[in-house]
Amino acid sequence: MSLDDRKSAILRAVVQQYIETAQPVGSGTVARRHDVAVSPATVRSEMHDLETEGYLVQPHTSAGRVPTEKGYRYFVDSIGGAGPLDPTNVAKVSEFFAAAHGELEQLLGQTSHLLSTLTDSAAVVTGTEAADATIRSVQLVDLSPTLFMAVAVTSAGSVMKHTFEVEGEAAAAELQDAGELLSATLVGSSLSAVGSLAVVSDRPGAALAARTLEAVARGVQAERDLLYVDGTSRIANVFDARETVESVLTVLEKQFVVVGLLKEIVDSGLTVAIGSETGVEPLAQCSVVVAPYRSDSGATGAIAVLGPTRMDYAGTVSAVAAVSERLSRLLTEGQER
Amino acid sequence: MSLDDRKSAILRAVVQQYIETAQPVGSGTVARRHDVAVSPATVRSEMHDLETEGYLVQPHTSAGRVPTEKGYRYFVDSIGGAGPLDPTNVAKVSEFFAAAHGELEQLLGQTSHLLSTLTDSAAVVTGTEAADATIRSVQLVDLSPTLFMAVAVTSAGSVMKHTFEVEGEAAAAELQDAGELLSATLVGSSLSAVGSLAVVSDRPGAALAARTLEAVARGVQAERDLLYVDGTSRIANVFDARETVESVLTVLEKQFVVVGLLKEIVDSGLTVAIGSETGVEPLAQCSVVVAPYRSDSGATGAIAVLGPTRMDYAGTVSAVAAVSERLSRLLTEGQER
DNA sequence: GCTGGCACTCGCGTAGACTGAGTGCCAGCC
DNA sequence: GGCTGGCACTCAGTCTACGCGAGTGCCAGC
Repeated sequence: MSLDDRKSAILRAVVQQYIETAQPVGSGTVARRHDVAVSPATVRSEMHDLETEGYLVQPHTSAGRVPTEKGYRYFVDSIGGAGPLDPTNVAKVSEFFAAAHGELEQLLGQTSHLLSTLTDSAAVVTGTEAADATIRSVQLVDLSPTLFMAVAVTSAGSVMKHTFEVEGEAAAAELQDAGELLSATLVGSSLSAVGSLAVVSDRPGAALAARTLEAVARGVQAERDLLYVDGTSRIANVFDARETVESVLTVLEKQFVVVGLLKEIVDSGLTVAIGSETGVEPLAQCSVVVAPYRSDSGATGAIAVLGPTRMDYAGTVSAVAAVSERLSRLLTEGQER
Repeated sequence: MSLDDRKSAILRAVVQQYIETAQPVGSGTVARRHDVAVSPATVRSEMHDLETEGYLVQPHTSAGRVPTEKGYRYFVDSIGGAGPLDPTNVAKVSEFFAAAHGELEQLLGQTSHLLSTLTDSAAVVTGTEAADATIRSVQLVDLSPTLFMAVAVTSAGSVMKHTFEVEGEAAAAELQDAGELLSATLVGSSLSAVGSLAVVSDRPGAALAARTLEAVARGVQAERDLLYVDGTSRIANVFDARETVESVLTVLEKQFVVVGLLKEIVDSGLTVAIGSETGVEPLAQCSVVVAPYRSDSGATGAIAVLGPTRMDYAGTVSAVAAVSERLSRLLTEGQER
């Protein structure tokens, strides 16, 4: 079900116009645009067809038309990939990445802020899921005689910690013993393999080491769900129904929902999820533009922008693509992380 | 400038009523309330006085009255300290703290969620500022030949990390050397003292150790600004002007502003900051209810609720007080953190 | 000093009229 | 056959007028 050139042009004009003005678009407005050189009456007839085919709807008789999800989908597909980024934004991105330094966590947080600024929408960045990263160091620290903390550092530069308690006190020797066993067992192994490792030894610290191993494995899980959100305030201006604002903000507060959502979109190979395509009901009036990023150690994450279905798709897709590309580059070749 | 009993009762009735209904309160409504047994005309005259004294304002002639900040202030002061918590909430709090376990970071995040649920407002919890905590362990990990990460664990159970680069490669011996120097220098010292410590040695790892020390000191700074925010979506329902919603959300995104704000309120000994008392201009229509919490290592932080000036002060103050008390208890006697 | 009465104010909700953007359809033109 | 101009029709949004009612300030009298 492909559209002929004129229908396609008209549909794109309607979507474009609606994105700009947020008002239902009438045949007159479309005809006036130079990219369609026919009379309003003709446009009208075409729009009528587009409506029956499900690309447009009329909010009420005697009003212009508004795109449906199908209409947006067509529009987005017709854009193709990411176009060139607007020069102002190119500058902002370059400046940002030139100045980037510091911890990974801060970098990701700042990246979401950047994205939010570029697109004037809410932006989210997921933490790295470093399945291929290896453990560089494990340490066991006693916080109190019965309370221990396991701290592991990965090659990707992230730190995982987990606190746990043991029955009865542990001797200093036992602690050191356990530390050595752990280092021997874990250092060099990849994160994805941690779950299947075991401490095999009959030295006194073995039990403690086993407990720590378990704790580290659990820490690996927790690490995956990190999420950096920024620009939520912009949501307030985008929708006029306050309940929409509320429900969207509520979704953004449920981090695991967002993480799952992004993963699903990325996995399905999409870049843009429109309205119900997100699979999250309260986001029916939102679209999400996603791109994965990748770091050196094989760690991957996603960056995304969340806006109204009538967002500036071209600009947002470009921004997201540019940022993800630069971020990946920084994390791969990166002298800094 | 204290108010006589009747004026006080009337003022409190007006504030109470306004908090409940969000509508300007008229003399009739106040007179009908059983706690004031005089005629509307008398109430009117008293309200007139209260207006000239700055406790109330009329949005327009022929409308009821609305409290000013001064009016809210009087009301809040008249409540006195935290009253008993509503039984449903008592149950929620107990349940929460009975089930609490896991990492400090998660606990604080969940606490902000709890507070938000209890009060139906946005809630924030600051990370612990553990000035008196001591360093239990420092470790230096090489991520690449020139990239190092310093990881320090404090007695409060928090982990600080900082990544930094050095010129030229460091030998394994140097690394180990530096690690030992660091442990010797730092372990046992309090966080507040880290800034003034120095590595004194001529061993080969001394330079590296010095760099690490600097990195740790910087990490201490970063730790202070952790903030857990929850319930921002509820802001959307509270104000009808979308720009108010936006500006409040914007403030909540600027974590350092919020952290500073809370610290200032706590330091000035207040529990409730009303409107401009917050010192943050976009929060002119908000009030903040704060309470400090304290953990056993002397680490302190604050929990707070942010709502409209016409929030339920009694309930919120009780909730904040109860949660801060339970949280402190958990962190002090706590078997878990 | 409190109260009931009274004249006055004014925001808000409702009803009706008007406007104008936009539509669908159709007859005619190229 | 497809495009166009013309035309009658629709209907959301805006404006105005108007009455209602909640609320006020003031005052005379109990």
